[in-house]
Amino acid sequence: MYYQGVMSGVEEKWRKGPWTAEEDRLLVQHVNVHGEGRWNSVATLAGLKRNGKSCRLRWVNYLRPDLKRGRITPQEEALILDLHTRWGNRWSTIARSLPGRTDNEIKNYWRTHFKKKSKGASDESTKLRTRLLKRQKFQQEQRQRLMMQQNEADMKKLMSLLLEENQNKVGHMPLAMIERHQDKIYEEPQSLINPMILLNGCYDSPNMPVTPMNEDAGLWDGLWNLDEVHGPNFCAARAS
DNA sequence: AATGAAAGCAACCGCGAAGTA
DNA sequence: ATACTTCGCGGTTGCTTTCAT
Repeated sequence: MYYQGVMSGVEEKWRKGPWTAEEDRLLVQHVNVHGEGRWNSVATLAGLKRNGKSCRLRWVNYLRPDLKRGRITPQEEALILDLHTRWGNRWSTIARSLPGRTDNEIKNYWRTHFKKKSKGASDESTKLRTRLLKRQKFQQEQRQRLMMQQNEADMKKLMSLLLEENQNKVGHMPLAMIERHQDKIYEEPQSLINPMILLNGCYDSPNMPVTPMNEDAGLWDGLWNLDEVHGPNFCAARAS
């Protein structure tokens, strides 16, 4: 039986099963004084009959003060979906992108919300990842095209100004334009891996940068159909 | 109102990596 | 270099709550 250690009268070295309020209090008190780590010694030092693993798990998943309580938000959900297509079941990696959420929480959320819904989840994940890569490539090409067009225009203007300057032998180089041109050379392309940006079709946080989607949104309908993952009402429901 | 199914979640387990003596 | 310990991760289990009939 799962909770045999608790339920039966047999004395075991370590307690198992649900934590009591008193155990929580002792663990929090201990961590506040001694800090995290050395979990195996926590049991003896804090007067808990729990093994190190259990203490660490309880602290990490439930008692840590920086944990975010409450439901997963639509933004977080979108992020989880995206990161899962990228990382697969590497829950701790995914959790690092969601402050206040634990790997266990995300894992549970994924299993209850998406695992069953997407029949052949791995196939779906592969498809999504392929689409993601295509999209990234397309966006990068778009940016390069725009950048080249801009540079070309700048160069034309620059050349005509230089020509003019040469003819007049007066005036000086338009500094702002040169700076802009230099900026273009050193400019980092906008993050290609920021999942919020990639998902901005359904994400509209005011705090996050958003790439202009309207230009090529139509082109991406075929490659980026979230309905395949969330079901047809996903974005509609989110909007409401 | 009763009951069975599904969903949600806390907690355990096994394993491998990293750290230490 | 090796054995041992500790830590962290992912998978799984089973209890509780919620929902549908």
